[in-house]
Amino acid sequence: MRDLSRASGMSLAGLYYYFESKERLLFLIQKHTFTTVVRRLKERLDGVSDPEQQVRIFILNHLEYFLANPAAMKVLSHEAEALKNGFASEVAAIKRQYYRICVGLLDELKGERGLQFSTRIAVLSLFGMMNWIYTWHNPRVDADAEHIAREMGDLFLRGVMSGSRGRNGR
Amino acid sequence: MRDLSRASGMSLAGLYYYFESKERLLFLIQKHTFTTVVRRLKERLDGVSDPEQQVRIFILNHLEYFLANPAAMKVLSHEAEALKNGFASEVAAIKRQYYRICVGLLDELKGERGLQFSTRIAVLSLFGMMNWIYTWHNPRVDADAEHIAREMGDLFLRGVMSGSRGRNGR
DNA sequence: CTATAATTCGAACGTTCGTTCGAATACAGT
DNA sequence: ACTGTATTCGAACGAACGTTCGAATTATAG
Repeated sequence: MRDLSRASGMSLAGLYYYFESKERLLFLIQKHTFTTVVRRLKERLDGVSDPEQQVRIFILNHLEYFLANPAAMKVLSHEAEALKNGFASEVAAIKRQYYRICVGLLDELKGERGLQFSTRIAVLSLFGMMNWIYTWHNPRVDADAEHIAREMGDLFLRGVMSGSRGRNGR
Repeated sequence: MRDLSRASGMSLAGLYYYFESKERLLFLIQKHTFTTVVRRLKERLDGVSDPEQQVRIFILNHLEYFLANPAAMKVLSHEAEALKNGFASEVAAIKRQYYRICVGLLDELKGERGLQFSTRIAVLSLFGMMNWIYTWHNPRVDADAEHIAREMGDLFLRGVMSGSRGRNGR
């Protein structure tokens, strides 16, 4: 809170006039971020019907926001479990909605092309690839969101699709 | 430190008799973990020459350790940047070595099969898939390390290999 | 049994943290 | 100008944290 006070130019007590507690401020950051990401995703998905294209949009939307707001992303990744019951469940609901959208897209893809793979592990692997980026991306060295999204999209989609008969029946 | 004192049964001051500071203790945890993972990996890689098999071993080795020591993994992921210069660089060296091993395996695979993809992004995506697991894996619901390693290995290797002419030349 | 070293701990120190309080200041409508 | 409301802040409080100190206890060796 003292860091935020210094960075914003408002006194410490002033911050508490607007945000009743540190936890509530963290909650608002998390809520705002996830809500924004989901809203933008829905806008971009509207009108696109090809599941592969939809997954590519999902990845691009996610990475664009992550790379444009690296500080917020560090907060979200680090303080993911820092909220108490009331706040935690509201944020968890938005996250679950986001997760479900991705599951939906992959299940569509699976159905359309007769693929076989564990949707849960595929989705969570994809989230891992995308979220881990906050630990290594350096804007002075690495490509922009669009480029990385294409590369991760290639990697993930080929991984999930190739062969049209996955090896996961075991 | 007070949590560790309570959990270990030794007094707070007693802890400081063995570990001169909290930072040094964190350093020792990080160093021990990464050293152990690298040592086991090298043992398992010894004698295997097929690059695809080697990558599968890399993934299995990583996930087995991660899922067997979830608490240590949470520490490593959360406090990755918490060490000051002296300690940080020694840990960074081990991590770099580990990263380089993975780069080496993928470059071998790439050479052997004439593939085209960005090794850096592939490796970091793989690390993302594997490391993110600490946020979602539930031993009562999810499969064991071997199963998940096979599934992630399928996903990643097909993603990297399929077609033998990647689309990344652009 | 004694003397030296190793181990353990209760109690405290100084700092940082989240938060609150009361007073000061800016602003609004009358 | 006056009154009430909204905003801002310096100063402090209590709790938690990393760390240290000196004394007490236990182990080791001659």
